[in-house]
Amino acid sequence: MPIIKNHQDALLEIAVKRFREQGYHGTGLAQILSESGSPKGSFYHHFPGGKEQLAAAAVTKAAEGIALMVSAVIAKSTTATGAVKEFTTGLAHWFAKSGYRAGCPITSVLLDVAPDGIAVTEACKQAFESWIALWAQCFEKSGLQKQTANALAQMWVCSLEGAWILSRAKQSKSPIISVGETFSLLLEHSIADCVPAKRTRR
Amino acid sequence: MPIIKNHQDALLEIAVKRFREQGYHGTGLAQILSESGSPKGSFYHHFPGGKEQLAAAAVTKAAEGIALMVSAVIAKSTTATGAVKEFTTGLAHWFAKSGYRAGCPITSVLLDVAPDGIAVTEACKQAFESWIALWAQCFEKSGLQKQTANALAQMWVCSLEGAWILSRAKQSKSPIISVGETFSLLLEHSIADCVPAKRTRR
Amino acid sequence: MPIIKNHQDALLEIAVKRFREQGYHGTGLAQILSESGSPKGSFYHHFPGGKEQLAAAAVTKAAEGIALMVSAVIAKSTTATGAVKEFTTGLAHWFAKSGYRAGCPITSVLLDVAPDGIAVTEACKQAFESWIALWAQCFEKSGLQKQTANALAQMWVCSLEGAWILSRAKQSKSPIISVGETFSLLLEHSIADCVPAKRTRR
Amino acid sequence: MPIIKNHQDALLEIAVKRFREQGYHGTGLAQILSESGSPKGSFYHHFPGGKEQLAAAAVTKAAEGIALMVSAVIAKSTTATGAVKEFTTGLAHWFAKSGYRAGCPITSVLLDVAPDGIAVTEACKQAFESWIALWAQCFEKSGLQKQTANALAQMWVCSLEGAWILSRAKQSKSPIISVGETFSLLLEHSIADCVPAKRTRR
DNA sequence: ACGTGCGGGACTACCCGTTCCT
DNA sequence: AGGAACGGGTAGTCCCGCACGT
Repeated sequence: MPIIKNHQDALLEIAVKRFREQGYHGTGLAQILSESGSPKGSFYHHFPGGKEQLAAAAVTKAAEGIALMVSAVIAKSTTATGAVKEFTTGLAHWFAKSGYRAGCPITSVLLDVAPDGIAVTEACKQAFESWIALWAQCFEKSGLQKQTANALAQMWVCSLEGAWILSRAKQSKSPIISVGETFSLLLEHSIADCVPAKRTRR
Repeated sequence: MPIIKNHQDALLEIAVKRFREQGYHGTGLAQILSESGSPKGSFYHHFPGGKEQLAAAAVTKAAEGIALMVSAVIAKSTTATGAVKEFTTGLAHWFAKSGYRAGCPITSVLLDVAPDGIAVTEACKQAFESWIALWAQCFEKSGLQKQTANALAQMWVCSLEGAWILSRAKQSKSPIISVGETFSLLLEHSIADCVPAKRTRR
Repeated sequence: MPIIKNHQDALLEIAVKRFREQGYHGTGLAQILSESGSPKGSFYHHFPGGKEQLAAAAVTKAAEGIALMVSAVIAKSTTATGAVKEFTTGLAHWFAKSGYRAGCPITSVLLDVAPDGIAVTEACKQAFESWIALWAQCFEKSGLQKQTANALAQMWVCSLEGAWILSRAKQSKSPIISVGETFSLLLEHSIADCVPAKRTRR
Repeated sequence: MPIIKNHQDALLEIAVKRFREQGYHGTGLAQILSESGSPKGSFYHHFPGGKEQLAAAAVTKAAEGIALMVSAVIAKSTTATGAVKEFTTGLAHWFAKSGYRAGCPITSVLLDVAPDGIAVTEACKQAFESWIALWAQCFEKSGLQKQTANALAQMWVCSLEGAWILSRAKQSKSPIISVGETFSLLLEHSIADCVPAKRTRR
């Protein structure tokens, strides 16, 4: 029965939700505690490092969730450009459904935690790197060289993050969608440049 | 002597600096007040709308500053790809000098202000749009069609924002630099595809 | 043309209104200023003693207004008991119309001004005494001895003040109305006891 | 050992004392906190509803205290008029001892709390009603009919409240004392009319 | 005399993340 | 694990003064 959750999971879940909507400092422990139904003592039992430890854990958990979504989309799609477009439409839809509130859970925490919060910063770094790796692998399968695939994957993740932010500012899906289309075009060109080269060699 | 500043300007300047480093909620009014040397009465005289009004004004001011930098780089560069690379190296250098602390002043505020802070959100939206317009104009001059130039400019701004964030997470210039190079390559291809001059040469 | 008012009068009028609803400390100068349309400089020009002087003036003005109402009711009524009942019904009606908000303008200020605000306290004292004098005169005309009339008038004003407060607590006219009826009965008995002339005439 | 008090009780005690002297808005939380020796966190732990909840609790506590005094006086006195006079002399003495500062704890709060503070208003209403009930019972025992006793009790409580206020304005016991004497006379007449009338007629 | 812009800073109620003790 | 205690932190409002223009 997955309905019954322990306090730790409940806390994390609410933390992810609220941090991405209101930022780190904008979200009070009291809110997280009350919404998750956990008493204060429980919180400090599971997260002796306090709010910052919770944030780091929330970032990691959220990153894994998104990585899972990326993997699923890649697995389902036959082409890299298909995966790119599929992912953006999914993200845009989901973001719109949240009322254009739920930003990237990594960014929201990263940007307003004190820059000396090394645990959080490290968690964010790893999150981004894992996503880049996934996309790079996908692009490589489409025929790109490893180095090119890596560069494009990094740029793609950057574009996504940026588009997510612009979509929030505009309260509209359009930047995410538009970036998906533009990038998939560029990607197609890159693949075409790279792959048919082998063909001409023949 | 422009050294003497009034309270309003001093307040704004500090607000821009601190918001981009610590976020909106992470920055207390007390800090802004003390660093700018303004008493509270002054602050609420100039910004009767309180912290949120200050944030909106800070966003607008910061956006103008960045727009100026973009314009300068574009004016100085002979090609679009040159401008792109020039801008990223400048940004990366400057960001590193801040200890990888000073994030994008727009994003930092946007992401942790309450989503109903319409004044702030609107200011952020306009900031992004002005930057996109500048780059689109630049790309168009390089021979791209208006529509393509717009799409690429939007994607370019998104990539920059994202790269800025990743650079913060990694505490390193590399994402910004890398995105600049990757994008300038893609841009070059697009221009080559579009400008028949080179094609006719064949 | 009584429509055009100067700042001083406008300030006083608003002050009376707000002090009786929200008390002295509960009403900010800013509210009074903005509602009366007077600039700050004007206020301190006319009331160099600041808020406290305004309060004292407001108490005096309000007291005069109520004294006028008392006089009018007494003049209009043929008997003391009639005046008593007439006044209470009028007061109750008017109080209900204010949403049971507008307490006695004297009491509201008196009770939450610092006890050392002698100007205010003195103004309040004079207000009560003037009302007592009016009612005492009225009762005397009905045949009561001067001393008895004074005692009853004092008690009557006390009862009214108290009833006003209870009416506010209950958000209902009933205490004011009830006190009016009870007191008029007691008053009638006292008059009957005192004027044996009519009894002996029979 | 009842000397040791918890924070909640200490807070309440000071709140009663200060609210009745300075009113609700005139009394700052800081003062209550410092005088009661409670830290801020404790206060908001015990009174999550903030200052208004504290005020409501203070009103209720103070009302009970006064009700106890009324009961004691009534129990000790053999006649209703005796109780009336006894109570006023006691009240006047006690009020004088406070330097004519300590007004009725109910009224002080009621009059300058926002009229929408329903919890406070309700507490005040109940306070007055409990006092009226006590006096009505006392008057009934003296031979008055229930209805008459109720009306007189209500008027008596109103007179007391009003006299308390006038005493504050005059900085003198006289209004309280005078009202006590006047009312006890009226009360005696009413009792005489009601009870012995029947006896003497026989 | 009268009004205004701009401070000035103490004070407001309230919430914060954390620790202590049961 | 749990809840009382803690006190420094939050944004914002208070009433008032001062200097400058009518």
